[in-house]
Amino acid sequence: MAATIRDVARVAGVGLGTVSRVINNSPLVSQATRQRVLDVIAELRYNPSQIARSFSLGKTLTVATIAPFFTRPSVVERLRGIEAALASGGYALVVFNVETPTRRDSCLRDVPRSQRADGLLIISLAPQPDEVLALQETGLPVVLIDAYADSLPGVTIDDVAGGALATEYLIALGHRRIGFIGDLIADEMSFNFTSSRHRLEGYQQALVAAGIPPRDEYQQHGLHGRYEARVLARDLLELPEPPTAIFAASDTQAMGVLEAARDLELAVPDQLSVIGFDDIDVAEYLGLTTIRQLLFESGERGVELLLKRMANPSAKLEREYLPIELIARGTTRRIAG
Amino acid sequence: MAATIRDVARVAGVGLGTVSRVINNSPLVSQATRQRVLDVIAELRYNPSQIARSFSLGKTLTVATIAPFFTRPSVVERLRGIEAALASGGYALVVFNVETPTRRDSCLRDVPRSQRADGLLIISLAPQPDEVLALQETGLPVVLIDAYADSLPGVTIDDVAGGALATEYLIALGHRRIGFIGDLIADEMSFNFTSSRHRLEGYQQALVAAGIPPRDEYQQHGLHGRYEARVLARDLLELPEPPTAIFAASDTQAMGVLEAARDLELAVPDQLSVIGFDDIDVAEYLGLTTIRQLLFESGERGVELLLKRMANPSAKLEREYLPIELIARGTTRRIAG
DNA sequence: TCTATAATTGGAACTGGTTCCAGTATAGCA
DNA sequence: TGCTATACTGGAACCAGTTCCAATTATAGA
Repeated sequence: MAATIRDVARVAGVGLGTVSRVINNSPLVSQATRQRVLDVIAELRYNPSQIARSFSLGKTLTVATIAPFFTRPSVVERLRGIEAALASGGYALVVFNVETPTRRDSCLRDVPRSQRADGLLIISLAPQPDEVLALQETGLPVVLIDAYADSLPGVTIDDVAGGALATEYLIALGHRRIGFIGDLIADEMSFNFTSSRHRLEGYQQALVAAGIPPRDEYQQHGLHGRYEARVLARDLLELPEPPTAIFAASDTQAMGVLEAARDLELAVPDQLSVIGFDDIDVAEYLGLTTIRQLLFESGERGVELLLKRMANPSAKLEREYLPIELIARGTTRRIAG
Repeated sequence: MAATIRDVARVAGVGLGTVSRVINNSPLVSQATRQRVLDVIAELRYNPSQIARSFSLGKTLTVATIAPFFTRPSVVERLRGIEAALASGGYALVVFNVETPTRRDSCLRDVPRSQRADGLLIISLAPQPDEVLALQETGLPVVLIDAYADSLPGVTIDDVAGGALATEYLIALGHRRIGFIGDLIADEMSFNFTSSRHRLEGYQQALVAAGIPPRDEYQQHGLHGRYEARVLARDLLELPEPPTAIFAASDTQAMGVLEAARDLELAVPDQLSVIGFDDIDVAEYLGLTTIRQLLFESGERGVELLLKRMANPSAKLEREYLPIELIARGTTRRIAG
């Protein structure tokens, strides 16, 4: 079928090694020979087989990424950073999308073992200790993005501090009754998502530090989505003593809160302050106050760490924290004490 | 290093072929032998090398996708459909993101030649005739999604009809001065995007059919983005005789139009009707009237076509048109004749 | 002109699976 | 008991590159 390196060698009247050297731009070929080989390559329309190349080299020039719900805007933006950084390094990106706990487990187990990739990035999913061991056993370099595990390198933010930052801001605006809407606890358990949980921790810490006892009924959890957050927010806002501000663990969920306010004809920010998390693209459009994290950069930095680790697997474990920043926009407002 | 099939064979005291048969669940192995081999596999923590497997089989079990601006909501949704369909077929997905014309050309040229994948999906980029030839020469099965080229199979919608549908709706609501905002013509040329151009055609046809002469100053083009659309819309709305309705070639651009209306304190839909295209996730949130296309399904169907073509490369060329639908929401309104 | 050195070149061995053919063991049957 | 069909099993050959060592040729220097 397709021409192989041997065909090229035969037609050009040179050895196998010479063709290989031409393909790889080795300087150890004379100008004349190189040209002859190149001519034959063009004539036979020869394309080196990536697979054979990978096999021979023991490298795939590919990096795998496991991402939960890769259509979530925050995940997409991280992926974009990953792709950009990989492409500039000549690596291809294989994406595994995870939308069920079963698939989470099978991806975490099988992707590293399949040796399809030279490195692995895991977004937002924290491997359990036994999974970490299994990962390490495969010898595949791994970097976590937006997730943390002992003895694995990673790029994250301090979600607890982020949750506290959002909450402190609301407190500083005079709010005392502050609600929280975060991910479903069952999802947090089965996927081992940690960010919503940590943001909740920060929320609680900030309340306690301000002398405000956290109330259980102010803390709601639901599937990560606009609609679910809308329902939860409606519940919160219909409490006998409703919160005057709501901190949503993501901008997507904050959008649900805004919808709930609209449903109940509550003016934002006059009657309700809303703060989100992530600063995704539409947040600016909506004028949503939020905590900005550097999503694109998290992907880029993750790739840098990974490439470093691939070059030197025994390098010391690096863990990087990206900065977060409060972006005050129009959905939050000071209220009379 | 890692155990190979030969190690397993040696330790288990069986032949190479037997281990291979066990791995591949061939029935031609006795129960006792199978168990012994499985034990040794577990003991040595043996993982078959995907690369070697691919090499030997001549298949990569991978499908490549070339997508422009893969963070655009519409593209993401298509990718999700692709990933879902591929995962259920046991294929992995390699994503190539294209954000410059140079990269468009290099991807279209190099990805098929690299033989990294058993099939290729191309989203929203229409290959030129010479590129089609080059693609066909590689023998790699290709399917286009949201793009059209002679002699390549594909899944698309009828963008001309979509543009007409949107425009006819505005006309039916009594609008006569209807603006259009679409992609930059230079981008259309260099990436060979066609959908915005076709939607413009439909717009013009609908106007002509209704006896309304299209006006050049009502047709604006800019980089695909909210901000750019906002600027263009402001220009349109500040014309001496501004349009009473604007059709944006995508929901993202429609969002920019809404911002422009906000900037100029024009009430939507009372003073300005706005219609978008795609029905992306936020469209519902914004109450945006739009033309819905089945993005997720386009990815799924693209994969189905591709798998069919991979199984039988000489199958007849299939081209599938997905339905479109007008979703009337709150940004459009009838005006007094 | 001869030798030492450098510049090229050829091709065997190797990567780790799959496949297929030939060989062996076992069971069934006359 | 011998013969045959069937069930397993072993391993050479193969996939298409890379690498490295040995061989060859060219060049420089004496």
